[in-house]
Amino acid sequence: MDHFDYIDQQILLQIRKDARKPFSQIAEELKVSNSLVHQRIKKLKQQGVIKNAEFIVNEKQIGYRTKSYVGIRLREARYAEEVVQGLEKIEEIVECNYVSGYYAIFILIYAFDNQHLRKILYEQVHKIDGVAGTDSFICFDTNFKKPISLDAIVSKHAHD
Amino acid sequence: MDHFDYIDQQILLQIRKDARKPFSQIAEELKVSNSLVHQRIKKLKQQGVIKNAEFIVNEKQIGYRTKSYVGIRLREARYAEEVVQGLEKIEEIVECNYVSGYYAIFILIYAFDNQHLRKILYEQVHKIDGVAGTDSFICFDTNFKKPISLDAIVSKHAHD
DNA sequence: CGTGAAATTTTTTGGAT
DNA sequence: ATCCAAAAAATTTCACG
Repeated sequence: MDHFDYIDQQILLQIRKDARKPFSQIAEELKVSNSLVHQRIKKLKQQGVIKNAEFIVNEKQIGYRTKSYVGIRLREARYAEEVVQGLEKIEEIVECNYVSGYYAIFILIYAFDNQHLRKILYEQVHKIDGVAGTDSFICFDTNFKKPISLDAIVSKHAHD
Repeated sequence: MDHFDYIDQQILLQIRKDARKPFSQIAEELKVSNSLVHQRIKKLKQQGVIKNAEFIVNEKQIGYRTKSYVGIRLREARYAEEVVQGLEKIEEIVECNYVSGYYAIFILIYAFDNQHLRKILYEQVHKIDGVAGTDSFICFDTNFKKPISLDAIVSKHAHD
């Protein structure tokens, strides 16, 4: 990524918080033309800095009251790929990562309640061939969730 | 949440994937008027089903190549609140949860690289009063990331 | 690299069915 | 509860500095 200046940063700070904020309004605040905002956003897309825009769904509001991270241990490391394939079919699992440390795979699950979570684990996850066991880290509460800082990437190019 | 019908579901499926997709286009596909789409989205907002729209930032593209989940153990449980306050000040930590199980707190960190991660843990997290220790689950790869299913919430209201 | 203004498209509102 | 159509606003393009 090159040429990430103050304007880019300010635009990005705005649109990652509110993807539907009018470009014209951002332009006004930054005291630049709206075509410039338009061009910069286009550039950020082309560079792959931003992907799509998403409406954020409140999972609790639609009934998913149990959020849980789950660490998965494998019987043998070589089962990893087929286990991931099995996990992908379970719709309550919304994220899946290969990780370092005690677990081979780390997933995020949304379930209606704790019993539903238990059912998903016992009746689906544990039955996938290669899964040795799971440990659940049920989220009692999410204290905060915030976007990553952009400060470290802007100044590096200030002299361009 | 009440009255979540097929139209609501289809709209939600679309806008959570692409928050900037023209409502008029969604309307056309669903063969309803654009004012109806407009009204339904307004309703979904009022109900709290959807929050804001966000442009999704590619963290790798802006230099954050190390993603890691980190479990935090406390010296004593009662330190929880002040530890969270300390964690919130660290800008690389983007999410923080109270969890069940072996750890008290579970966080998500984005760092430039593994050394940067180590530095954040050793020089910042471990120095917060009340933190007994941490275990890192560095993500080698994110296999998938997908939105939660909406099927379970739509049919319940089909007869309204 | 940046702007201003025109052309196009979308959002939003309010009355009608 | 949904639609149509007008009004308001935003996006997008492009010639020019």
